[in-house]
Amino acid sequence: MAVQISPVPQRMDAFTPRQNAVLDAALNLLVEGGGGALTTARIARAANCSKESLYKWFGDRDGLLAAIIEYQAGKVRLPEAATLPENVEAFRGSLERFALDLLNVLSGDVSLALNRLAIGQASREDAHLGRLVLERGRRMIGLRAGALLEAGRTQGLIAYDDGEEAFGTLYGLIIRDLHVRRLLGDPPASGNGMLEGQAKKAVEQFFSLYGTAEATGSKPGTVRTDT
Amino acid sequence: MAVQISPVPQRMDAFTPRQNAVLDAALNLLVEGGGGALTTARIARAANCSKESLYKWFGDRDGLLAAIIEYQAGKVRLPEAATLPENVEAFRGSLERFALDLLNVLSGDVSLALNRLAIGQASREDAHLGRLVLERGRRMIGLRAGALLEAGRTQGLIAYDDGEEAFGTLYGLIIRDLHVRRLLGDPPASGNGMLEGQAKKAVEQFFSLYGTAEATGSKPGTVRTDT
DNA sequence: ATCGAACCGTACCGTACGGTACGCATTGGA
DNA sequence: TCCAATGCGTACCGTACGGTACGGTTCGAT
Repeated sequence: MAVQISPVPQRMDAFTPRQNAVLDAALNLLVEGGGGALTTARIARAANCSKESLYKWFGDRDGLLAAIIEYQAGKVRLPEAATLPENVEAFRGSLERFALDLLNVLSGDVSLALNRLAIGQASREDAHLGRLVLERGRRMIGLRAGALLEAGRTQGLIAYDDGEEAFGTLYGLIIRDLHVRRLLGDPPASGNGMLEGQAKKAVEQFFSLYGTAEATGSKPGTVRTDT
Repeated sequence: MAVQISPVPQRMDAFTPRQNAVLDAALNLLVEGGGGALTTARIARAANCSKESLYKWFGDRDGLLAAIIEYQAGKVRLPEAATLPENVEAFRGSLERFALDLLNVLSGDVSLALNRLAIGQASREDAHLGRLVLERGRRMIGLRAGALLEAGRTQGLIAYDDGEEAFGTLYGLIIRDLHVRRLLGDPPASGNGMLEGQAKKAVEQFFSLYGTAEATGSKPGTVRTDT
């Protein structure tokens, strides 16, 4: 009965490798065929497991859906701790990278499928899945953006009183109505570097609103109205 | 066989009063119980009609859902034609009213229910309902906002090259992530005048980005960072 | 008064889903 | 070697849905 103690403390609520494989198959199924294709029989067939095992592992269909969301959320890890930007250009680059990452993530098939699933069930069961998506998805974004903005404020490159407020503005400038449009099935804009341009423009507008004189004054007259 | 010709040309694709009543009952059912409650049997029971009539009138379940969306879209009519604003205050007031209306509409139960329904079915059938919601819902908003911004530009109060671009920025500043959050089931902020403050702030930020010197210079130092 | 169309209420059918139960193969420990 | 546990594959059950069919009723036109 000698239980081998892992030197690295692992999360106890994680899933076994087999369960992860099942959740991965379910996620593929969801992305491929939408929420309607996510039936217990199809998941079992796609993952080569039995329905009985599904219910033993995840208890319920809602538990299974929640496990899918948690599984996907557990795959993303927040990047390096935000380092203080050396100058305005570095800070602008970090913000632009954040904006582009956000645009890419929210336009991704997996994110769209999970959000569609949660939204479709939002009016039932106290929006359990919706809260889960909001918690797991928003926390990561908020953490990274909060650290980023805080670093910029520490260096005197931007100024704001309410961090949540500033983040909300940045988010709105970046995403606009792209998320809802994609959720409703609107195809992405054809341009390949479209998202990059949108990210740059959003960051520029954010600097116009929250940038300090030290940040904007160093490069006067650089406000571009088009790409 | 004398076909009576109506003197006033009416829309041929409109519905009869009876059908409108049925669609109204279906809409109430949708808002009340979510997309899952929108079954043909329940609609027939709620509307005191037979399922056979439903299929005769709307052909299919998807046709019924599309009819619900069109029915709701037909109830909203764009307000008065945009008049040229006399001064900056009037224009700011118009923008703030537009922003508040947009926030109220997108936070409304009917809009949320319809968007949830369309998003939930977005991965099936080429996103027919999603396109319908985008067409009917976005056109009205875009028309009103476009006319508003154009009037402001004509008066020299704001400056922009791409109207769609300016509208997208205004939209992002107003809505931020509120729409998706509400779609996912997040309850609205408790404050009663919360939306009003958000609308004012968004318009202020929009003026900071697109306002001309004539507009912003008349009230120097009025950039407030908080409510 | 009579006819026919429209329509309501209900019953019905095939299907598919969530959830459970059973038989059998595999496997790791005593 | 034996045993218990785990898990796969399949079959099964009750339910609910989309869609159709049928009898009875209302109502306007002739």
